[in-house]
Amino acid sequence: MRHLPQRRAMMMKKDKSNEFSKVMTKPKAVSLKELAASLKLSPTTVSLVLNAAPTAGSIPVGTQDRIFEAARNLKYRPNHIARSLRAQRTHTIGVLIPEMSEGYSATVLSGVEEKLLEEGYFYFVVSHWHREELIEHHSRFFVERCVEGILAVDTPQHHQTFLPVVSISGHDETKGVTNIVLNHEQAGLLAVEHLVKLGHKKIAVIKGQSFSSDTEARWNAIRTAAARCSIPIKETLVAQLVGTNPTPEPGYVAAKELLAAKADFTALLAFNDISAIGAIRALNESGRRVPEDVSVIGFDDIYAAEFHNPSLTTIRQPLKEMGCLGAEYLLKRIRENNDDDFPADVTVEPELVIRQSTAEVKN
Amino acid sequence: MRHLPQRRAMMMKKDKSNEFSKVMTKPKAVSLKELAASLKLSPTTVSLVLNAAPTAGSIPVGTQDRIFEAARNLKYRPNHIARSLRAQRTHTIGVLIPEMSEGYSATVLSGVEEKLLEEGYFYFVVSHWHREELIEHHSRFFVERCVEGILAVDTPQHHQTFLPVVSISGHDETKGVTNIVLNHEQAGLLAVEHLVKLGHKKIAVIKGQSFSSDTEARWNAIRTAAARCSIPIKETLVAQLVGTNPTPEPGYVAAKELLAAKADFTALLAFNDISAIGAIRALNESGRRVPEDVSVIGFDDIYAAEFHNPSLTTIRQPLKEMGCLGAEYLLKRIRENNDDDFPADVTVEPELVIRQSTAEVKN
DNA sequence: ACGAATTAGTAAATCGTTTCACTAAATCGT
DNA sequence: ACGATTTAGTGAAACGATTTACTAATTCGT
Repeated sequence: MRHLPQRRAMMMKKDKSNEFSKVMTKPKAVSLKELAASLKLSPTTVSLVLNAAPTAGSIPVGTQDRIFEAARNLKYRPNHIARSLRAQRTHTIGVLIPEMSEGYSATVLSGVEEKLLEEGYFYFVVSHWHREELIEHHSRFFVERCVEGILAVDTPQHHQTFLPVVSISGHDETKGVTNIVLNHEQAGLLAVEHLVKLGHKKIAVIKGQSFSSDTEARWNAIRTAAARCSIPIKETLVAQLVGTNPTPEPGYVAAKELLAAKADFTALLAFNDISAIGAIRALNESGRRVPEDVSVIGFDDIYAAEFHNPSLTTIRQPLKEMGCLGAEYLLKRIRENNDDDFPADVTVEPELVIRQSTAEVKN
Repeated sequence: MRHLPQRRAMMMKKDKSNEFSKVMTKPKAVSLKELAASLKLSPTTVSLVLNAAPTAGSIPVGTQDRIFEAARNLKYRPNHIARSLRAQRTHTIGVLIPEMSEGYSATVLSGVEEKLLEEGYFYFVVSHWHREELIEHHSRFFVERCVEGILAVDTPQHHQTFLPVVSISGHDETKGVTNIVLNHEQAGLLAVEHLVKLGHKKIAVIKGQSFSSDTEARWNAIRTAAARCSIPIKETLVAQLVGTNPTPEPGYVAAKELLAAKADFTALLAFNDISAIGAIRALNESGRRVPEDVSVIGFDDIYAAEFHNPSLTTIRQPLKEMGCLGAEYLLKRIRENNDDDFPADVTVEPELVIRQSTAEVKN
């Protein structure tokens, strides 16, 4: 047995070259056909067993075990593309958002993701930057890629497809679309009543960008609430966010405008937390302290709100929950496949979160 | 002809029911076969023409026009699933992130999205919440769904697949993986030098969470830079972020620890902007003003940094660019399909952004 | 011991597209 | 006018899984 060491060396060499070729030749995933061939069974049988089809009851346990073991050994994973084609189901949905770069979309998405993964769905996200043609373009691509439904986040009137659509903060009148919306009346009321209780009478408002789908509803709610509290909002105390910059900058600009107009106010209702932060910056620069001189209230309760300085009093929107709900209703519609009997609106409730940016009016 | 009206009524009824059934039966996308049938041509011809295959040169222009027109009229869109199966290319990549809910991932993703859409790619995102088993699980699903590559954002050692992988801020030694990394030495140097120039000698540091892949590199860079400036960092002036909470809260806690230990420092280097914001909150609560009593410097330059109060001096990471680069290199590897000749590291440069949270040391 | 039922599978069609290998008819060159 | 080329297409086989409709062999009931 003098050549035993040599044989070992040869085996080692062989092993090594195997490893090498494994790295080089891309070990291509093994297909059902190959798996079946290695078992000397038909693809049918293997498929039936692996999918625990009712028919598989007639396959003896021994064979089943062999199949499972081989599948494990060869690391067989069914090709989802092929399966999708055959079953005409992709387990994929498309999500449209205005842009990726801020707290709002990201928080909604985290809810969407949670629910979808739970149910074995994946999703594509695309941003449309508020450009109508991109919304259309992306919707077409979604159809091409056979998504089973579309979730539109803060995305106004999109063209109708034959796919189920659920809209989050969409305010979409298109029929066939389920809307997940905040109870805006209540939100406006919470905000205005909070300020009024603190003694504020001169309240300024920063409206949202004209393209933002929540803008109108929030503004109406605020006006209604103010009227109900007998503190009508003066025209001169209203500014509006302009531009698509997803930073606090538009809020900063809007507050500057308010200040430049020598407007006299003790409280400011900003469209959202981002713009509230910008507005606070502008107020500070003009020598006004928050909340001592001006109370500021935001909307949304993004992560930054709590840790801003001063921390933001805000009307909390359950953004993550809205994402969850959106995904949930979309999946429900996909599953039930009924295009008639579903809610047109699902309303979620806002919550007043009192922090440091609001205080009692002076004197 | 007494029954003519009746016939009209019948026709109308028929039309209506057609419309109705159009609504009801989901007007299912038209397939290539149907399109071809409507033109009395074979699917082959139609496919060749629509894809502008070289062979299509022999098809007369008139026929080509007919095909294009019919495709437009019937709103034909090729089924991407079928195409993927046939071509063995999905034009899809998988992106792994720690979580969706904060500025870091979202900003990187916006860069990724931009580059990918440009090239006709879509992507799946999934969060792993720093859980090893989820990383593995999701990678497997990516393979199942035939993504052409994986982009791992701030995601440490993942199991090897036969897919191309590019890692952003991954610090991954796995060979075969391209890393997009910040020049950490330079980043550390910029931060420490900035503080030293302002006269600071007693510098505290908040290290990142142990699971975060940048933690070690950043910490080493800071120590090296401090040593080079002859301002070694004292053990007692080092705290570490704990927990997976993606808010400023861990930074708040870490700063509280530093304060509780009666540590004496005039400057604080926080792991990132988020934790800097939390730390500032803690400092303020203990009666220390930023920057008058303590200078604070963050890392990243997320959107919130500029508009925080005080605005944050920070070491800017070009996050969006890193996302772009990651996508770019991944696509390059997918296209060139060579598993050997690609860079192991692509380095991007940090930038010192001086704002209001740092100032000269007092007296 | 005979037909019925069960067991252990398999063959082939299908999902929608692409593509290789053809063909029949028309046109061209000489 | 004859073969060669061009024109205008078509047929069928993939891609990888699922599923319907089979079959051959065995076992069961009586």
